[in-house]
Amino acid sequence: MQEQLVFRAISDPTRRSIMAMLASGERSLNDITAHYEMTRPAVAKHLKILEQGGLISVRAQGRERLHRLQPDALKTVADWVNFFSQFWDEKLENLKQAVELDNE
Amino acid sequence: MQEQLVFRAISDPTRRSIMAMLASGERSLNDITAHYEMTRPAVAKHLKILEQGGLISVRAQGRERLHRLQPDALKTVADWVNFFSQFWDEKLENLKQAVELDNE
DNA sequence: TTGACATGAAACTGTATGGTTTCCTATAAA
DNA sequence: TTTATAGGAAACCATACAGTTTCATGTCAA
Repeated sequence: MQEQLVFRAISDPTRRSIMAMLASGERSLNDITAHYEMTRPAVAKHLKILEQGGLISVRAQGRERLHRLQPDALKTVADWVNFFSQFWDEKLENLKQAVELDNE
Repeated sequence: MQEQLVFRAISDPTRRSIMAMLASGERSLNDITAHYEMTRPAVAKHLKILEQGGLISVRAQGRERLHRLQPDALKTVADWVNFFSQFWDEKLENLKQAVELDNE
């Protein structure tokens, strides 16, 4: 999975909104589309880009295809932001590093 | 500052690379351009987008204009990622919240 | 005060992106 | 075994975006 695909995926507000929606559970394409004022193919394209970024996965259930959030893909972004966080909050940074060491 | 402008700014690999470069200190446009295989106006446009996202600031010094990283703007991204981090690491999440409370 | 240098700005180009409409396929249910 | 429903795919369109070339502006130094 290319790092760039994650950053590309989260760059669009509609896609970030879809991610927030999926945080509460799996949803079908029609289900998601109902929340937006755009056509189904448009939403399907957004979902494709989220999938390419590894941020969601899809499983077929009958004639539906349920989309599920895969938040682990955001670790790429978290790591990137974390590098810069040292410049704004060393205390938080140090604590996070301690936690990560503790997790190993 | 629109949240979207930050996400847009960090969506491009060249711009993320420029941010990494500025982490080590202020640099002029010519200085930055020397590290890339693109023209000066192209780099200037990237810098403009980073500035619009609040991620860098610019100060004139003689005929140079020095670009400086403003990492605080990344808090917007950090907060957004942090919302999802609860799904992958509750322990880290709880600790970070504790730190934030401690900072108040 | 002229020349060199650092940058800004405008005009232009090709491609990526977000959206549409239209049509096709597959599954569930009557 | 039709019919309605869920989704996929192709063709198309307008605009945004990343890049270029060219020219103008401002400042330092000789």
